[in-house]
Amino acid sequence: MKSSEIRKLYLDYFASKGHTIVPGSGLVPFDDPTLLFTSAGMVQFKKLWAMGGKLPYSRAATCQKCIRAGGKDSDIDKIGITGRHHTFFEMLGNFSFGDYFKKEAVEWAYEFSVQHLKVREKLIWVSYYEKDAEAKDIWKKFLPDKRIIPLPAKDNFWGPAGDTGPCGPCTELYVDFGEEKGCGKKDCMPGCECGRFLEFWNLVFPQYDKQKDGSLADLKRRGVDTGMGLERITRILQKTPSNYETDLFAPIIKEIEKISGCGYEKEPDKKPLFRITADHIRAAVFLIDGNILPSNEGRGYVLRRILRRAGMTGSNLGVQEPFLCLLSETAVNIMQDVYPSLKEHKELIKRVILEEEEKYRSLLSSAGKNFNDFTAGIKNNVVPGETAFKLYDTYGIPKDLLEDLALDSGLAVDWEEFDKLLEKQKKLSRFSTSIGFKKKTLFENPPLSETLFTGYKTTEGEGIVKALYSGDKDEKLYLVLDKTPFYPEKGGQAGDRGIIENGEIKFSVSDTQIDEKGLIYHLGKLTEGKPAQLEGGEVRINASVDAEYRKQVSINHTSTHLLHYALREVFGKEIRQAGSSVSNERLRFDFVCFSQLNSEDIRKAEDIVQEKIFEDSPVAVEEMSLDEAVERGAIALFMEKYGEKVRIIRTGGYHTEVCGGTHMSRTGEAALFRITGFSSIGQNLKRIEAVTYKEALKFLNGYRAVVEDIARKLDTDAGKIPERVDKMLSENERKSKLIEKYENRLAAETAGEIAAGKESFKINGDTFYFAGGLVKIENNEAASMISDDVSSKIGEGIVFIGNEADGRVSLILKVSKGCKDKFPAVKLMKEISAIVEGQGGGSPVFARGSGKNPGNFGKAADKIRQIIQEESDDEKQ
RNA sequence: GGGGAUAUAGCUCAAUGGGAGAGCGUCCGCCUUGCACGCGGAAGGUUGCGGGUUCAACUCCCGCUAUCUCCA
Repeated sequence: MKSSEIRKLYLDYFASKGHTIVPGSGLVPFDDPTLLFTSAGMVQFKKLWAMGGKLPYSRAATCQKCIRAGGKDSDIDKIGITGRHHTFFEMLGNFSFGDYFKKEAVEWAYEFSVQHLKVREKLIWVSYYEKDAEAKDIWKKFLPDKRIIPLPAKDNFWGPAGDTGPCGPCTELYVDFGEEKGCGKKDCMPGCECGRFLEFWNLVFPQYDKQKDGSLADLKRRGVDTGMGLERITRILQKTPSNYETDLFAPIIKEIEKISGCGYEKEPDKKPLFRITADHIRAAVFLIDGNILPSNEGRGYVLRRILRRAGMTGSNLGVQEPFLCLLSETAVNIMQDVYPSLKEHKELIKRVILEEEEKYRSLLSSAGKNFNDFTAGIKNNVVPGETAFKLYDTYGIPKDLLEDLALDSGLAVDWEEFDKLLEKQKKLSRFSTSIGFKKKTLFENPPLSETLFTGYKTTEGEGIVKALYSGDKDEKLYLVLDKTPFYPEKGGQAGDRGIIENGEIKFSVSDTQIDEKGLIYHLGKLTEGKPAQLEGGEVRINASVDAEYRKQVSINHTSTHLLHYALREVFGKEIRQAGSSVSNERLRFDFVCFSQLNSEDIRKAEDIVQEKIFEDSPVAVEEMSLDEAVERGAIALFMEKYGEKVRIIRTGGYHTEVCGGTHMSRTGEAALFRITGFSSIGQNLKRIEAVTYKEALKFLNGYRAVVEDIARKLDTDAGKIPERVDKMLSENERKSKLIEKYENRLAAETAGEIAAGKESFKINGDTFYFAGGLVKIENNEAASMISDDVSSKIGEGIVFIGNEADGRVSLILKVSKGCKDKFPAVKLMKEISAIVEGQGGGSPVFARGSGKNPGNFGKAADKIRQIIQEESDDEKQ
């Protein structure tokens, strides 16, 4: 059976059991900062078990793409070794939210496996949570006791994905590959690490809600959350020795054979390399498709690591050229029918991977130099663990390469010490992640549930006070209502401002935020009344958004869509939004673009946006399912939440985007659009900043004021400024040269005068000269040029120059090589700087200093003469 | 989210708290039939940004930003 058939069979089966088929969410969880990636099918549904009110559906089924790499769900070390773990995989899942429970879930899982997938009944074993007698009883109806195994919490109690959320006991289905595949121990059973039993379906029964403090609260709706790994069930049905021989991986393995010339079956020791590469390329392809680019932090860094690990195994297979980019094509081909956006992004994916491969190459080529720098001077032929760890931790040299480099230099590595240091770092990191965000609770009136947002249609409305918090450090208060017209900061749009008040109190809102539970916080302070007056649970209060502020933000948001449209017109459809930030004053748009930005393109984009504003087309807001939206060509950046209705913003007839933000109703409201800046903010990442409406006018007026100012100062018309400036510049250049010439001449003259006043003295029969003088030059550099000049004129000897400026004197003292031992400049400087009431220092041949008494320069020079006198031949004779 | 590292000429990188440098590249000239080379010369710098210490900061201290890297 093909993997694509399994997907379809599964969804069809659960649809027939009354499930709504929901599209899998994106790899990046929406609105959930506790998770790096979607790591299981239930991630997009997390809220539903805890939520009050009406749900869009009570049972659902999905095919969910998942990533497990980085974070606590990471399986990355097992990849390639086990044949059943993956960084990227698809999870088939059926879910119940306060609807059916264990009985149905177990029955259906059994029925689907045996009757539809035709898994042989005799091969099925199951495990259950040892304290869950209910589960055991249900299974007894289908399976003999000896194939129903109790397991402890560590195996069969499913903790939350992320740090908080639903959790509960579970029961797992296994296939028995036969005793000969196992470890042979008598007590070998599901849960054993040997290869005999393969878990393919996990049925979780969420009934608790793990809180931030670690305690377990009862879930509002207990339910079912199951996950069947598509790769594993495919392997079972296609009867292959591991997941990697199934139709999901085989073409990639084959392509690697073709490129490397190695054999997957023929060279068993290289199998893990094939597997890691095949696994990672799939993950990379989907991450890039999911709008993630290689970067040095967060999700992008996980992608980079995956690509590098894959690249490393590639070179171990003897492939020298970039090859992951080639494999990406194969990976895309396998999956593009199920995930059409892959097809669309094929070229982008290939390009990103190629660039990253090339970047990695340059890192590796510098590894040798770093290694040599750090291991030079090693005596006992062992690289200390500390050094090895430094090279790994700071310079990113992989362990394998470290080992190779050491071997090449005839060194061993102290891996024991290395591992200790690595463990230390891990502990430190774990410790410091456990700090949550801080605010103090002043009061809460439970139940606290998602705040109802009413602000799409109105900017005003009454609400009931639900909770109040205060900031940990600042005076700021966080006010929560049951419903509010205040738009919280999300999707790059800034949070609303305004006033919340009743007769007694007045709360001024400076920002609005939302948390992962959907609570909307009004940030601000009480300008009238006291916090206690809000307590009690029934305080009604009127919330009113600053309408002018909202209007400006909305205009900027719609204009951002217009800019997105314009950029697609200018650079082609392959550009992709990477982020945006919309406030009342400006808008910022980041996007992936492989060509260089030039001002002509920017001007073009600006013109298109302005043209669309002049057209004054209507901006329509509609709600529909995500599928429908995508079908109609809407650009969907985040595959949102629980598949409910999404808002789409249709601007004129030309641009449609899924967006939760607030918008104006006609493009003409923006009036003016001006780009204020563009820049590159990273590899292939560009940023454009712009203003609209009154801000755009301000911007243009600002320019006019500058131009007028310049025209006035140049005493000319605005139109003649360029001509005038050109003339001034060339004139300026001419004068600069002239001044330089005169300065040099002046300096030379001064130097000449000073040198002419040189005094000779003899040391051990050799003649030396002393020359000194006080000058007044603004440019202190010129003073040091004079000293050079004097020094070259007098030859061997001592030069002492003072430069008087701003009531201070700066000193330069040069001593030629021939007498630096007798009169080290630094030593002389110490004495003479004291005379001018200052300090100084330097080297034996050159010293600088300064003092606040220029009048004593003469005395300082005399001091030098005196010292010379004392040491000279004359004195000694 | 936490740790480490880096930021100097177009590029690759030097420079004990005391005068900002080298190699490559660019430009000009010479040599040469021509090219490669060779020789001579020149241009090119807010030492990432902002504070502080100091007579004096590329250098030391603090903060920020960007890049690299390890861990979560």
